[in-house]
Amino acid sequence: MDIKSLNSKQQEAVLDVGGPMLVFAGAGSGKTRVLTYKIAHLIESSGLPPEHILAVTFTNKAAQEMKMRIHELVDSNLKGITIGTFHSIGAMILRRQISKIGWTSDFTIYDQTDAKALVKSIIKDLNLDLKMYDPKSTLIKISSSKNSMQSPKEFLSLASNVHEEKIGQIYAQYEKQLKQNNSVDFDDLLVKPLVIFDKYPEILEFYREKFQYVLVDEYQDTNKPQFTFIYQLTKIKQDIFVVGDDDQSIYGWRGADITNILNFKNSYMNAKIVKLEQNYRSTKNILEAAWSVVSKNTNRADKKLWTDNDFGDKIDLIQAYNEKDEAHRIIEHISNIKRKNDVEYSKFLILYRTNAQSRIIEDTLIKNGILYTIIGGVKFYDRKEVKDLLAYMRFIVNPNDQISFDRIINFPARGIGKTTVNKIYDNTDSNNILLSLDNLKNIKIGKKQLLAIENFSILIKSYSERSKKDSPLILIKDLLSELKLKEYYLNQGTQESLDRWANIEECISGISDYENNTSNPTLGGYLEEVSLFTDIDSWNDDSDKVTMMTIHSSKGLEFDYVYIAGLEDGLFPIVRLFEDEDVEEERRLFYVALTRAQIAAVLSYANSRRKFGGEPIPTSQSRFIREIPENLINSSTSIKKSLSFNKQRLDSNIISDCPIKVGQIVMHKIFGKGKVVETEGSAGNTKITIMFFNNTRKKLIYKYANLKIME
DNA sequence: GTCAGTTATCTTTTT
DNA sequence: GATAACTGAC
Repeated sequence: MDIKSLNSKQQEAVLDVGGPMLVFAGAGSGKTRVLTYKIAHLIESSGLPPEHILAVTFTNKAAQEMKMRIHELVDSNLKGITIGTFHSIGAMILRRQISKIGWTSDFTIYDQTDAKALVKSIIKDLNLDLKMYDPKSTLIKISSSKNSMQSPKEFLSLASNVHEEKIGQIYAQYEKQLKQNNSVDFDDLLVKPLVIFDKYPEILEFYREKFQYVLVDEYQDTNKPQFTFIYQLTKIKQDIFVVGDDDQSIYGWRGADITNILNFKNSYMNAKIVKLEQNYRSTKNILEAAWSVVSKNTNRADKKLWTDNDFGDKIDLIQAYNEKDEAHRIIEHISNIKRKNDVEYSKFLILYRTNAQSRIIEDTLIKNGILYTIIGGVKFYDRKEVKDLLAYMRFIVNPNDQISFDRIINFPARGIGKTTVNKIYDNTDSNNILLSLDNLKNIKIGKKQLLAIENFSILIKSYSERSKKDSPLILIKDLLSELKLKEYYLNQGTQESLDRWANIEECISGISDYENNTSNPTLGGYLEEVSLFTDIDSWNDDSDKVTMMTIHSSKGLEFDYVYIAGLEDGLFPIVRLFEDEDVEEERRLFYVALTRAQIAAVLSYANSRRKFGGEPIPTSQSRFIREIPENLINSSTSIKKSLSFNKQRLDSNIISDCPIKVGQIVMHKIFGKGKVVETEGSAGNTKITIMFFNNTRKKLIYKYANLKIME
């Protein structure tokens, strides 16, 4: 291990062993190197056995990479070292310990879709209106309550109106049913280990003994349960090493608490703090632009990145007529650079704030014959056909899992509809649904249905028996042919059904991969891996493709050329009801986006954009663009070209008079009714500020807005 | 109970 | 412009 390749600050972070340390590691400052060298140093020089080390990363991919890199540094066997995400480590602990609190180790991990389905069925059971209590926002409330470690009881005691009270009841029922289903959600993976630690001090003691040195990456994005988990493990010996950058804290909406890093010393009073401020990634111009924006935030630790790298090119700004034009111009820009500098497509990254923006860019790439990969968006394991297949596996492993049972009892169709399923539920008092299927003789169910249920029960039982000895791959292949799913999809003959079958096949090859890489493969093991898996974990940058993803997914990555699309107020930064509230986090997000770039960054925005495929809505350039000093931005030909293009389009659409006056009530196709509070300018270009009755305030341009005067 | 065709709603961001 | 939810004919 060659420690001299590190700069003095990095060396300090690596060599100073024992006691709490916080490393502020700015973008591109060699954070990953410090972490891997630190772990290597702990093993090699301090003689700490790998099995006593716990390292927490943000993605599974980062965990794998870290393991590989440490391997390159040390000779000793790394077997026994624990590196993973908070969620995977939580799952690992629960598999061993959850029987203490009433689940079995075969528990199922529910993703958002499953959790939403459960919430929805509870809302229906409680006879509540699905419009007033929509499953999605209810789940968000439950989740944030869980993440602040609040029980349903505590939630209920704080409820100040009927609506909140009902949500509390839904929450209570949700927890109860999760247990009945022998299932946990993502939040439980963090919270349940803490519950166990609390109830069984000897278990906490066991893990304190096991994880003697704890290292955490991306510490700025830890939430309350994650902090508590780490604190519980380390508060006695205080051997904790955390790395992060408050300027890159972008998960506040998920409960991440930036004060965990800003006030690290409150919890670990003797903490040493090291700041890594030299950036090795980006040009001076990119860094300066990123700094000029993020330094507008008030809630941040004092520090500034610097670099020995060149100034580099100025930042290009693309102004487009609409989202289609934007996609076109971005791709044109990519082609120009590729031609000029003779670089591969894999050097390019296109970033956006929302997944919905990817489609139009995707279409344009296809039209131009450019290969691309998209990270995120509609997840592979969230597709209906894949979820259906997984539901079979889950139910085979965990016959309490009602959500999976609901998915598969009538897929493929076997004549068991809603009515029959409800009769089954009404008739049973067992949580084991498979067992309850054996006791249906006394209730009124049609002969045909009864036979179908019997066959279903036999099917599941036989696979559940086989799963104890057969390999998952053989099991699933047999199951698929028994269900005749290939015929089911291929006989439909549509492109969609062909795609669906292709996805099933991809799933099969995934199972095969899993078997080849696991020493003792089981169905349950496969399901666990899959439930904690994300797109980025399987991504590799070897192929010559343009990469696209949201800014959130891009954290920790670097590319030569980075495009940030959709820089419009309302889209990036996205603003909620009344502005400013979360602009600081949006600004950090913009900072993350810019600092991904090594050689050049390109910003783009459109003058109008369609939302949900509707009418184009006029947009205005993001405040973030204005926060960058002009001398760092290239105001080159692309703007002029774009303006003339605009003009052509607009000339054919001249409106000489604007009849809208302040105080009028107007109707907008998307936003509904609202009151005009201000007008600026004249004729077709009049900007009209409207306070809509749904509490959004919008500034619209008359000739685009298509407003109807109501009174 | 099933299936095809229609309609409502949706968009932050993810482990 | 995609997907879940609903409707009506068989």
